[in-house]
Amino acid sequence: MPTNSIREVATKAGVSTATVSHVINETRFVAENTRQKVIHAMDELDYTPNFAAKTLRSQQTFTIGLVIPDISNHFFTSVVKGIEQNLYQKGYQLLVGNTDEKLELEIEKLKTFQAQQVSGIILASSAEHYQDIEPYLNLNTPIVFIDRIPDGTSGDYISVESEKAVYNAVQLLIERGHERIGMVTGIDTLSTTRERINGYRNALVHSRINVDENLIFEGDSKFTGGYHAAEKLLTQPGITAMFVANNLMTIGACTYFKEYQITIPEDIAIIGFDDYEWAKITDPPLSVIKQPVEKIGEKAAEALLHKIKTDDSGNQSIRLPTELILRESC
Amino acid sequence: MPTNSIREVATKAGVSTATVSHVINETRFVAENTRQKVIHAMDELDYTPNFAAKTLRSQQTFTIGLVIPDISNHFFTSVVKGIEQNLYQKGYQLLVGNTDEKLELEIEKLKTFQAQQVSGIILASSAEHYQDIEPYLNLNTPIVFIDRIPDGTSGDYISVESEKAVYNAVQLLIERGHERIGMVTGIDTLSTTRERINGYRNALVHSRINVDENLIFEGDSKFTGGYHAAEKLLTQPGITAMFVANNLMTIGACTYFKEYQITIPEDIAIIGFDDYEWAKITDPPLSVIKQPVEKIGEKAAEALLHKIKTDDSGNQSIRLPTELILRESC
DNA sequence: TTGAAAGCGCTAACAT
DNA sequence: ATGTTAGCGCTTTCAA
Repeated sequence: MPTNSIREVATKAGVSTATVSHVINETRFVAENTRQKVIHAMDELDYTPNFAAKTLRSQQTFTIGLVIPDISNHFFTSVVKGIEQNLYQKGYQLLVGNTDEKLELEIEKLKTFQAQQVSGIILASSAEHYQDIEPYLNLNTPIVFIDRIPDGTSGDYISVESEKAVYNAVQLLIERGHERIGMVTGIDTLSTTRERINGYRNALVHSRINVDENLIFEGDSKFTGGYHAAEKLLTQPGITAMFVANNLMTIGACTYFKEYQITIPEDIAIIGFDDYEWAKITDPPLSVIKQPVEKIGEKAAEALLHKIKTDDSGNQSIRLPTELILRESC
Repeated sequence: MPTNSIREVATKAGVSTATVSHVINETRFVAENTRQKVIHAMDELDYTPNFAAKTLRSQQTFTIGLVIPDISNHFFTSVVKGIEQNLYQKGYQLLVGNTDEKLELEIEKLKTFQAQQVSGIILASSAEHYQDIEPYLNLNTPIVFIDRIPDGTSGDYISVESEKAVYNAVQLLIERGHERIGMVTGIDTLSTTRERINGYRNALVHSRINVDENLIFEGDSKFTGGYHAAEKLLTQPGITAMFVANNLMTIGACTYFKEYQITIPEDIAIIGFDDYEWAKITDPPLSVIKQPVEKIGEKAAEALLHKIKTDDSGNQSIRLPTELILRESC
């Protein structure tokens, strides 16, 4: 590619570089006639603006950094899809960083992104407290949190009404006659975990059911966590139902039950978190709490872009509603 | 952030900007004494190099562009995970672009990435022929193809032995007594589709079974494609088994069967493509061809980095082996 | 062993 | 309605 510069275009079109720049960016009036000449010249030369030069000059990278714990988790990738779509339309690029749920990696990637002067950051943090990451946050890089909101977070966030969601799910289990209901939570330092446990407790309390701490089991948010939690929980006498707080752990738990021929929902009823296409073809089809995944991404992108453009520090935080989808596992 | 430049550092350290630059990049000898002064000055000023300037001047971004058709498809995200890990370790960033399987979007993103002067590109193309995208490929931007390899591709690629994989799967179906075996393919312009169909045909031919074109159905690589293909295929007399050429379509097909109470494998046996955790808890657990997903990503990253560094145009192409995992759907 | 300075390609203030 | 030009922060050639 004969990497042409704006200068070549200008020469070819018989105008100044300023005019070319203004045609490209629509940043001041250019006579239609001249405009056409410039456009033609750009076409001829197959011109593409040099991004680095543009960035250097304008101090704007038009790049967003996305930091998430697990890029192979369908929940996050669905969110990413929503983000990418929205961002691309508006001329922004997406830089992606995986943290594998490790705070140190999260911090590293946050640093790198900021050194690159990203226009903004979208973060699903593994930090328990906002102070854990605060020192690494450049105050003039806009940031929006998604899914997890570290304790004490002052910025914007896009999340979901998880407490309410779990409350309703457990409530339903109770209505269907269950009293000894197990709970498999995610990593215990995450805000989402706290919220979901609260929903669980409140539902129980509301129905005057005793909260038995032995029924609450901390998984690691992954497949094995769900698997082992299921194993443990089954040793609890009288347990007839369980709520599992994320998608991977739900699969883990179901796998355990399948292996030991424990039938759902007869032996144990289950409600999981996150809905996917495959949830309809499991044995039995899974009842789940569905999050508006792509919407979370879109809203996050919108909120971030808003912050970037208006420099308005007003709070854009949203809690999106979830949906309880009843199939045959409870 | 008091965006300091190399000039401030130089002044503070009492040296020239050249020296500072050389200290940072270790690109020529600097007396230890001087070096310390510079390092100290950088610390004091909390200096971070300006990425855009560096890029503009050196024409190197240390950024890799990844272009994939569907970032919410678990196959691709598992690959991405492998890529990201590998790249970060070596100091590269990852820019992600989704194409939604649309060639025009693919081209657009390819252009944008190149305009940003990415150091290299990893591409899962939707193009049928290499010529479709060739005009948009900057010859001095190293590129490696993954998964799909457009017809006539001259560059490096990392893929799997899909023809052989499908051959073996269909072979197995035949051994188990099936003769009328349906095939649900992906989008017909994709190389992966052609390879998989070839594997299917060859297996049939090898066992002297007539290839009935009515048994080959083109899906769209998505859920609905599998769903409708299942519907159509079932109208074919005597059909007792089917092979489905990707993960989303497998779910679609199974969903159809479940809805119409067609039991697997009694009424129809199934083998799908791609293995996931949830494949064990479907009804029945799915027999599938498993691809080494993260490995594809790692190899792609390695191959690309090799090309970038050595500028060696030698071919790094690899076909990774797959594994046939037998569960209860066939 | 180090410095001076040109210039990467672009934007935008200032001119006209 | 358009042109001139300084300069963004860095790397690197040439010179000392």
